[in-house]
Amino acid sequence: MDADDTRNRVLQAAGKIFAESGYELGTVREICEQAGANIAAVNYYFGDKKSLYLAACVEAQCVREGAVPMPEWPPGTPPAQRLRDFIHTFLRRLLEEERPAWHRQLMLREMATPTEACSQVVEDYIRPMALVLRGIVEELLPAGTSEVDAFLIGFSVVAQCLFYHINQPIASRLMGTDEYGRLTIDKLTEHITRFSLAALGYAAPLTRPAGQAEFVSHERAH
Amino acid sequence: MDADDTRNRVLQAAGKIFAESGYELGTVREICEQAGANIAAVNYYFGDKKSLYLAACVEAQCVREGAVPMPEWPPGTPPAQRLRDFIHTFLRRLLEEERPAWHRQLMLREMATPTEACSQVVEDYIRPMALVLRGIVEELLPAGTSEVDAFLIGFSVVAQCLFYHINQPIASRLMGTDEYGRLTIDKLTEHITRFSLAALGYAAPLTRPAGQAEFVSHERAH
DNA sequence: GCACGATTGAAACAAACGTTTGAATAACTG
DNA sequence: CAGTTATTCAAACGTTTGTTTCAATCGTGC
Repeated sequence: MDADDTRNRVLQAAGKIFAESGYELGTVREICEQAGANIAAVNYYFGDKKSLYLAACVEAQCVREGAVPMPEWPPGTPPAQRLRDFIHTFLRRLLEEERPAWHRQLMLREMATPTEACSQVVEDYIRPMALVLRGIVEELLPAGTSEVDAFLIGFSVVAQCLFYHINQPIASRLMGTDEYGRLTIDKLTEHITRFSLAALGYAAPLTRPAGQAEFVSHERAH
Repeated sequence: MDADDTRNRVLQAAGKIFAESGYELGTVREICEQAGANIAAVNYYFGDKKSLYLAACVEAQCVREGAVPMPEWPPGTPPAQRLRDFIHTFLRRLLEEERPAWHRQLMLREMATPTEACSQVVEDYIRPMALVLRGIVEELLPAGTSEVDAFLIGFSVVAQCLFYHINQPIASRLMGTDEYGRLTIDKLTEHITRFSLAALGYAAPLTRPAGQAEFVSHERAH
């Protein structure tokens, strides 16, 4: 029996069960049963339940980041385009179905109700993206924009993406399950990008036909 | 000993503890100890723990709605102004400190990680606001706007408000605790209103000085 | 004051949980 | 092959939890 195999089986089962049921309701016995391992394996390989949970969160973060990497833009890429790509990437990380599904679901749980154990993991997940977005926003804004306003604008963009991740049950209910289920990542990307760029003056407002010049030529007061 | 008093003491203690610790970690023993009641009181007054939780959620919803009522607008109030008031009210419900604090915190928990027991309570909390917002958005949009787009626009507005409710720990960390702590509900109202109205063409984009005509005269294609 | 229903309290129950223990088994190395 | 280390297992431990039980006490109405 391969040691890495047992450890990994427990970790995968743990991720799945913690993602479905959360930390408290997910039990060590259930995890080990599903992993085909003895209950003492948790103590042997991870030390205790809490450390197993942390290991699962770290695994989820690594896999998710690796599966949907942040794009690399050639120099001179307009910030509006980079914003679109950022939103698309972020939405893919948040919403894209993957097999197995637990990585995304576990990160969702951790973001919705943070545990002390994984606050650093979540921050490691979020901060690189926050830095990318910050760079984009700074290029979109005129010089002299306050730091607070820049943050608020970034939050407004991120909030729209997170909404479909965190509030999916409520949104689905308000909109109707069928209609909501037809929303695609591309559709949401287009909407959020346009809403945000319009707010910043880089796209026509949503009350104007989208066929009009979508990217408004915009001179920056440098 | 007044029966309503014991029942109410248990309910208040439960709300507080469920808000702080969640359903699983909040124990019947701790609740009864804090309420100065015997453990059998839960079965006697509420039936079981789950029903006690439901009663606490219902209480939180009623109190919260009562404390921050949705405004009533005189006929002819411009939709942009109504949107501002809506956002302000919503933010107050989400963010405004109140004593005791558990009503808001419990609704936050329920919205972040919905339980089966309270999905109807949350919907009862959200749906009236969704209807108000929908009315406002429909007046802001040109005739012929698809229902899906109207929903997405409403979600974009709501998402920005919810962000400061649900993602407060992360946002605080990215922005710095001091800076974040200085954000007021009025400041957020101004930002979210302007971002949203600019996206819809009713305000100058955020890249233009706010001093310019803040409410853009807007003719609707009716 | 009495009867009845409401309320409260202490003790107990049964189940579940994370963790530990120590022996058995398997794997590895010289 | 023997010794050592690694891994696995079943049983047990101690604690906690929601719930139940039933008697005692309290409150109310006639």
